[in-house]
Amino acid sequence: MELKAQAVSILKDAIQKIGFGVKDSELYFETSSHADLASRAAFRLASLHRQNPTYIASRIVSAVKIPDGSYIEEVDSSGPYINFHAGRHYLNRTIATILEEKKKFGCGAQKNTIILEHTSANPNGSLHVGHIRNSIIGDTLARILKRAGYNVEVQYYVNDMGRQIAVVSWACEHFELDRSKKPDAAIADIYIKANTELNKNSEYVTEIDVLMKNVEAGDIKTIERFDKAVALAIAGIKATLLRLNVAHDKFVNESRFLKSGAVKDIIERIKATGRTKIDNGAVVVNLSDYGFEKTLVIQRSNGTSLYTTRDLAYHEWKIEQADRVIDVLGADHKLISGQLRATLNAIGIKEPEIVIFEFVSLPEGSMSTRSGQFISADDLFDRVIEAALKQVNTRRPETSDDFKKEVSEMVGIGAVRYDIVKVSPEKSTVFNWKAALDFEKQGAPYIQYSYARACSILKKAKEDATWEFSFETNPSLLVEDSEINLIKKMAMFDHIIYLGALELKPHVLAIYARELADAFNQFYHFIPVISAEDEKVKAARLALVDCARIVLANSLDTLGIAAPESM
RNA sequence: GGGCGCGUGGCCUAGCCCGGAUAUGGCACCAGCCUCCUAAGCUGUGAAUCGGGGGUUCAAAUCCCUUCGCGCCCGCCA
Repeated sequence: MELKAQAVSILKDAIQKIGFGVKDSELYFETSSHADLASRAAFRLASLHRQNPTYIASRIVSAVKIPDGSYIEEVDSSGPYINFHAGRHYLNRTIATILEEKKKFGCGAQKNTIILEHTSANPNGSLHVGHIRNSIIGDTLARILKRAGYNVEVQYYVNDMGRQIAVVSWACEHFELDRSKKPDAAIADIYIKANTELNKNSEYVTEIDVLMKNVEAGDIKTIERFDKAVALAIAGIKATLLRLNVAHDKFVNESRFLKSGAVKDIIERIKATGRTKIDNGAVVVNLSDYGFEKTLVIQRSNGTSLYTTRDLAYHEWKIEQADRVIDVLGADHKLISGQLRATLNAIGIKEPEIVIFEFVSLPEGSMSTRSGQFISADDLFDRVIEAALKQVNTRRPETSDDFKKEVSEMVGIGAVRYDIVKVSPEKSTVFNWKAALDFEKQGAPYIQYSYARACSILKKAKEDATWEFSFETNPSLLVEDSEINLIKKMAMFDHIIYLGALELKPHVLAIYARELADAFNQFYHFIPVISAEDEKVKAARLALVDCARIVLANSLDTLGIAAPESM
């Protein structure tokens, strides 16, 4: 990050010196295999001033003045490109900073407050592999934002009074809950049964309507029944999320906004904008000036509120407590979240930032809790951990059962998290058991393995009685290609965090972590550390290994993936 | 029918917002590497009409138009 800031300043000075003006956004910096940082500014200036870009680039380069102590060692041009090369000072500073900051390396300055909502699956059953894409993207995003310096509170919005919950509550009255099962799975079973009954018998549907009316009217008995069903499902969902290493700071019930009068209040304010009309007894909002053909229903003809209405109140409540509000939502929420934003805007409330991810489907079609067509997250975890255990058994047969269990959980869950977070959210995916259970690829285990290797070297070095740790580390002795590549890759960590936080794209960190592991594995292969010929070189390399261990650990931590010291 | 997203070697995928140096990486395939810090590793080979067609530009995977395929949405569900 600091490297880029210095390059920007050097380039701007040089461009000014040759008599051109340029905005920061016109410097066109990019990473390149030809340099540590490259600029395409000459192309821009060429079209602006009708001159040959190569000529401009060479003029800029000859006007470049590198200040003393700069991270940049050399600036040259290659055709129209202006290439910046980092120097020794940059490499040494990187090593020193990592050793000094350790876990804090890559953290940004203190920033403002964010409330981030993710998962928020209806408590009508278990989390399935579609939901956990939401959880993993949301949780990773929260971790990235925290490292970037934001104060992040993570929330789960609990639908505790919608139609689907009424169905669950109804199901609890009509079917026996299987107490031997995990509570969310037991709820899913009766929810599926109830839906089949409901489809067969329309009388039952009116029973559901009555339940919903009662809840809205504040009927204590019905509310208690709803609460009981919701609590069971949420307990199971929390347990599943815990296995995934995902935790929420707050679970916010929808019903509180009805009880508090916030829902009623917000409906009145929307009415006051003059956008509403009564359509067949229901209150609808006209958002055509925001580009929405369809009106948004905020109150049913029977007077009850909808999910959307309560969600409006929830968002107002959130933005009162934070500077930014971020929601991670599935692609099915695209339209409704756009309408929600428009409505909030219409009544002068700051809109949330929405992160949309596309669907995970099964080879036989899309997943559905209602029809029972889904692969539960717990099933996936069980099978993936089992597959990991097989691997540990063949690779480390000499280790204890506890070790094997611990490592297979770290590897299995890590693999799930990585596989999901590595692909950009806008890509829809098809779940595939074979791919999910396959560890023979550059996924989480690859990164974890690199970390374990680094730990192993450091452990061996410490065990070596003849070796003194008192040697001063001189990073200038790290001159091999693979050493320099590794240092440069580590130096980019803060920029990756910044980028991920700026664009709200967690997959950039996943890709970075794999590249970092790549750089470390290459170093590991080519450069001896413990058996290094020279004691001072050995000390410098051990410091480098320690740095790699730290940055790999920080990357894994930000990805929410466990880092095993041995595997 | 309308709206949004996606389409990159056999399979998965980066890059697209902000057009520029030989299009990223993996899986699978093939060929090497363990008397040496964990081979869940390293090195190398082959494999691509960037869905198709137009356009803008000195320059298009990237921008615009069009067309095809896939997904999602278009409920007084969430």
